[in-house]
Amino acid sequence: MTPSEQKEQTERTLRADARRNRERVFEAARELFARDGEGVQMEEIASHAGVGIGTVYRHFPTKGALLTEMVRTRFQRFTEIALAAEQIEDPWQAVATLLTESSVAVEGDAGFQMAMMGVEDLEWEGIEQEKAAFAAPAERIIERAVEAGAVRSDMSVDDIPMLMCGITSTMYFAPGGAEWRRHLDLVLAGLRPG
Amino acid sequence: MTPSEQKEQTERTLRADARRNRERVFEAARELFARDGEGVQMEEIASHAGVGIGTVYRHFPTKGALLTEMVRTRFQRFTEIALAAEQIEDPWQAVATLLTESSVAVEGDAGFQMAMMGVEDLEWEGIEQEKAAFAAPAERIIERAVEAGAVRSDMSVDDIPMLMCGITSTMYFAPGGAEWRRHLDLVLAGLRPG
DNA sequence: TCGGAAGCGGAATTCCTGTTCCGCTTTAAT
DNA sequence: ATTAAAGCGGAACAGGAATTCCGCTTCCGA
Repeated sequence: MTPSEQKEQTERTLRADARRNRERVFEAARELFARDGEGVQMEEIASHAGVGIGTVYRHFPTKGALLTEMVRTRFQRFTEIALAAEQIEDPWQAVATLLTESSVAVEGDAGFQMAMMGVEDLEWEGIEQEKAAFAAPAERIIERAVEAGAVRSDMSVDDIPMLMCGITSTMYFAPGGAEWRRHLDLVLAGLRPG
Repeated sequence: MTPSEQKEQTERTLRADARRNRERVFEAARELFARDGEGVQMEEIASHAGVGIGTVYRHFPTKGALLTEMVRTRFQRFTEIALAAEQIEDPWQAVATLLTESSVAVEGDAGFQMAMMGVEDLEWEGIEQEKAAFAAPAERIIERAVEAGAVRSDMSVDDIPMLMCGITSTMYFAPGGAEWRRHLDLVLAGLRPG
């Protein structure tokens, strides 16, 4: 039995109420994590989901695992954004859109912001796959822009985490505000060739 | 008796060994705070300073107070930098130097980086004075650059915390590396008029 | 309808750290 | 040298949060 078959089996075997509860926990966690960041407490997640803590732990072995699962889910949005941006004709607009939309995707989610900023205890292990899925289109977008002379010739995909980290920290620092848009603006200006 | 006289009195009255210990604690705290950020433990600071925890608490009422005291000290370096940068003739160089030197001052000090990033529980209260002392020359530097057309016409002092926050988070994210210099580079490019 | 496996709830446990307390030691003024 | 005040050490305390445990409940296949 391969691992994936095993997992499928597990899911199939999951009792109806159990599946429902798992979903509720995940939903509550998503919401509270977005609001409070990794400061969320397991008890709070449980009560918000309308279950006992025991149930939370039945479905997720540790807090870290739960948060990681969440980050993984959210991260996938980046890939969608990158794939959509790749369809934009203008090379510069593609880059600008990639960064802008990614930032917007992080807005209002304190937990994800923390993850972007590299706060520890969010295990980025197991997200390698998602990272690669994002990196591929992102790389193509940047390469195209470089070749078209739409951005600095030395720009690379590796700049993205760094820039996102900076923009994100601005969001976290001045929550609710739109200061980060100015930061993004500045960064975009800095990316133009010259 | 005015508050400042009271303080003076207190200092004068401080026993020799007490003063020595206070100094040791502060020194140990500075070192460990720089290495581990606010994760430092009070016990660790005490043992590193070669004193008991009780002694630490005799000199600093809470952990927060100790950290704040430290941030205050470090922050003063910014003012020195700003005053020095103001002497630079070229308006653009003055701005660039201000940001670059400030960044360098934060390098290698995880605790201060966190403070820059706005991590809570560092009471920024009581640092108002230091902030103002920095803001004055910084404002003059920026105003001059704007008038000379050396930077975007919409740049203001308020951009500095934001930018420092971003650059600093890059340091924190990729500690030891020099990636933040690239970030700074990009930001500086984005500040040019256009 | 029933039996037992799968799940559930939440009190209790554990661990971690900041902070307090107080008997003992050191300083320094007389 | 004496002594009272100042300072010290570190065990004990306190509160917060993650995680465990186990008796009870709910589902579901036969």
